[in-house]
Amino acid sequence: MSQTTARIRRYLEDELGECRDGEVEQRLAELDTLEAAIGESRVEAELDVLAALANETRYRLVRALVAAREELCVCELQPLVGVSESGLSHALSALVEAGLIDGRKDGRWKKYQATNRAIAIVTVLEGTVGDDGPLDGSGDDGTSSEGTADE
Amino acid sequence: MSQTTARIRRYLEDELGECRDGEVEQRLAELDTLEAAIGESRVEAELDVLAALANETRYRLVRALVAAREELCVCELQPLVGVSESGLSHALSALVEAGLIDGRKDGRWKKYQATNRAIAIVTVLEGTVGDDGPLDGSGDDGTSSEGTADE
DNA sequence: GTGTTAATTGAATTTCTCTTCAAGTAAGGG
DNA sequence: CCCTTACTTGAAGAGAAATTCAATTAACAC
Repeated sequence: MSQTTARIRRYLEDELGECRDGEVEQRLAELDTLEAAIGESRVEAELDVLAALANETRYRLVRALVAAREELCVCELQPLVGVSESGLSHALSALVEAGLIDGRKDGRWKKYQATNRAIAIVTVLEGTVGDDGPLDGSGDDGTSSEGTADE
Repeated sequence: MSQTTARIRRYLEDELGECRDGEVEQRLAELDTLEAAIGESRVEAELDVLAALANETRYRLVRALVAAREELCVCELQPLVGVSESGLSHALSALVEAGLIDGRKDGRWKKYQATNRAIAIVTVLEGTVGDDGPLDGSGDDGTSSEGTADE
């Protein structure tokens, strides 16, 4: 049994009082359940999505595509981000991989649009961040009213 | 006028047909609106939250605290992650900074709990990812043409 | 066919991030 | 008081990621 578990045991005895040892064991079982409930592969998949979003270039692209509510050409996305043409392509590729946008070729142009997944996540972020979050800066433009999840 | 804009202009002429030049200008204005609607400071704040979540250690902590629906002691969180005591502390600190968890000292123990922000984001991620996501055990990225269009 | 435009891919560098080690603080216990 | 426990902080090395340059593919115009 790990050293960590020993500390938890002390904590539980401290918290629950020394009334009963059975409660400590029960609580330890609860914590095990909690750990198991998380689900390995699911966490990995969610982390892939988060990693794809956690970058200024990529997040701006997703934000724009969600706001646009329609597919946009790569050349239309270019001015929204501060990277090279190649950097833009890399970013779009990562977003497709994460299931946040879809791409479609149309002649010499390529068009991308946000997936429902992207819409849902951006909507929640717009809603929760800035609501009670640390809002520094001058942002007060009410753009957030835009974020309906479906239509 | 940037080179990028020239390409967009060609694209719009191509798409809209050469029916009218006025439409091209109108569309360019729309794209400017889209760009402005994003809001600098808001994007930064949202990126901070995403960056805090986009790490296995931190995301597992948030997941666990959301699932627990109550405050947990640091010692209870330790076995859930695969890092040192110090690494755990760094992770918790970053999550507090991002407004995803709250910390409270109770005697010699310190307890953390998920914020509403964390609950909302995790809930959406659970809902959108894994719905159509590739859930395999060991697979890495599975370049499979992930069914982007969910239902 | 050749040439141009739109976009992607791969490799390399730079930059940033995560984790750990070592030391430090705060709260109890003897 | 000293000592232990619980947790935090700071610095540094290892590792990963983001962007760019150069080369490539794909579609269209001529």
